[in-house]
Order: sequence, then structure tokens, then C-alpha cells
Amino acid sequence: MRPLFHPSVEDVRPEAILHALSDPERAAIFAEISGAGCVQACSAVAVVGDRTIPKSSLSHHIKVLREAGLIRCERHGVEMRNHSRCGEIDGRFPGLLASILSAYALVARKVCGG
Amino acid sequence: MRPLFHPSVEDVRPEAILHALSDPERAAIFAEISGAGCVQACSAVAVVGDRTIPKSSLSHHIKVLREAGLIRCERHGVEMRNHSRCGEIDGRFPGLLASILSAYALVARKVCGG
DNA sequence: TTCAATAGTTCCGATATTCCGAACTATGGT
DNA sequence: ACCATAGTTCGGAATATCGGAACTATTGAA
Repeated sequence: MRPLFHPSVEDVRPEAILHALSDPERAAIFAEISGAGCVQACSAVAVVGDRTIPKSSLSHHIKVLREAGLIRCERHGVEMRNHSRCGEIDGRFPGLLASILSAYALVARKVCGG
Repeated sequence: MRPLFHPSVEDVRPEAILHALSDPERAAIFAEISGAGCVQACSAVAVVGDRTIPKSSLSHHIKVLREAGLIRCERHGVEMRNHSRCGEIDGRFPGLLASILSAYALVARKVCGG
């Protein structure tokens, strides 16, 4: 299998990032990947909140995140490992990802009453 | 004409903001409204870059920005005045709008070679 | 009050996107 | 070679977006 396409940092576009993260499920997936630094396998993030995401949808979400430049995906044996590109992106668009993830975290906290 | 719906600040959702600003034209419109503090009439923002936006599309963009909580719209006589709600939103999601607008500004600068 | 001009909204068909089950592909173990 | 595991692609239904044409709201003039 040929290596997956990843945009270089300088090709990353703000609209792609915002679009990718404008889906709360995708944002949650990205937050988990970023939090863990490296999340092993798509299946590891297949449950968001109380909903199990169908694997075709999950595959699509991962692809959107990858093509937006937000994550880096590598195959290790039979599974895929997803790494956040948070650091790279932050170098280019300082504070962007942090403020987006904080915004979602704030709302999640409120909704859950935690 | 009954007053337009505007969400209160605490009802503003991150996904709505990101979705609204994930369209570069809409982001440009919002940037202009925010820059001017108050932009008079939709027609004042009807040209983005080198493209003139059809008025039905513009009306739609303004509606999306309004319903996301990003702008406040008031009719003054025959025209609409659009105010940025940047301050309110920043109180709730600190740094979010600033980093998004900066990201777009950075890319625009690069593309235009200015 | 009637008419015209201006500013924006709504309608609706064409196009594009999203969602997800089913079928398919890739890799590792036996 | 075969099976199991992990993920991707296909395809069609549901949904969203775009924009021209028709419509509505407001002001000002006759």
C-alpha cells in the first residue's frame, strides 16, 4: 500500500482546519489523538461520547483530519497509528488549535455538568 | 418585520463558529465587519477579493454568521447594519476568533505576496 | 396614497457533500 | 493457502450549498 498523502505544514489551509474541526465528532477524535500524542488504531477512537461511530464514517473522519494536515497516519502492521500534528500547526498558526480545543472542552464541561 | 433571531452568548456553539468561518468568503466578510466594527449594509461587503458575491448567497452568508452568534444585524431604514459580536464571543471563548482571523490573514498575505 | 427605487429575503432546481452498510483490500499469524 | 483483524472504497439515500428569479420591506417623491 502506497504511503498516504499528508500536506506539508506550509500547504495547510485555515479553511481545511476549521472545516475538519467544525464537526464535533471529528473534533473529539482529534482531541483524543492530540491528548494521547499517538492513538493506536482508528478503533481506539471509535466511541465518541455515547455513540459508536460506524467504521466507514470513522475512516472518512480520519481522512478529513489527515488531509487538513491535522494528523499524521502511519501503518504499523495491521493497524494504523494516528499522531497529532499539533506542534507543526501551532508553529504556523499560533494558538489556533489550542483555542479551538479549549472552546469545545468548555462546552463539553458545561453540557455534562462536570 | 419582526426582529431577527440572535443566539445569546451562552448558547453559542464552537461547531457553529467553526462551520461559519470554514468558508473563506464568510470569514472575509466577518473580518471586514469586525475590522470596521460596524459595516453598513450587506452591499458594503458584497465584493470579496476579486469576486462579487450574488446577493442571495450574501444574504445566506450573513444569516449563517448571525445564527452562529458571530454578528448582530439591525435594520436601519432600508438597510441592514452588521455588527461584530467579537467581544462577547471572546469573553466566552478567549482567543478563538483572533487566532482564526490571524490564520486567514497569514495565508492571504502569503498568497497575495504582499 | 400610489408609484418607483433600494436593500434584502425566500423559493427552488442544479450541484455537491455527508452518512453508513456492504463489499473489498491489506497485513500478520498459523 | 487460509483466516482474522483493521481499514478503505463503493454506492445510494439524505442533506446542504449556490445562485437566478421572484418576492417583501422600507423610504422618498409625486
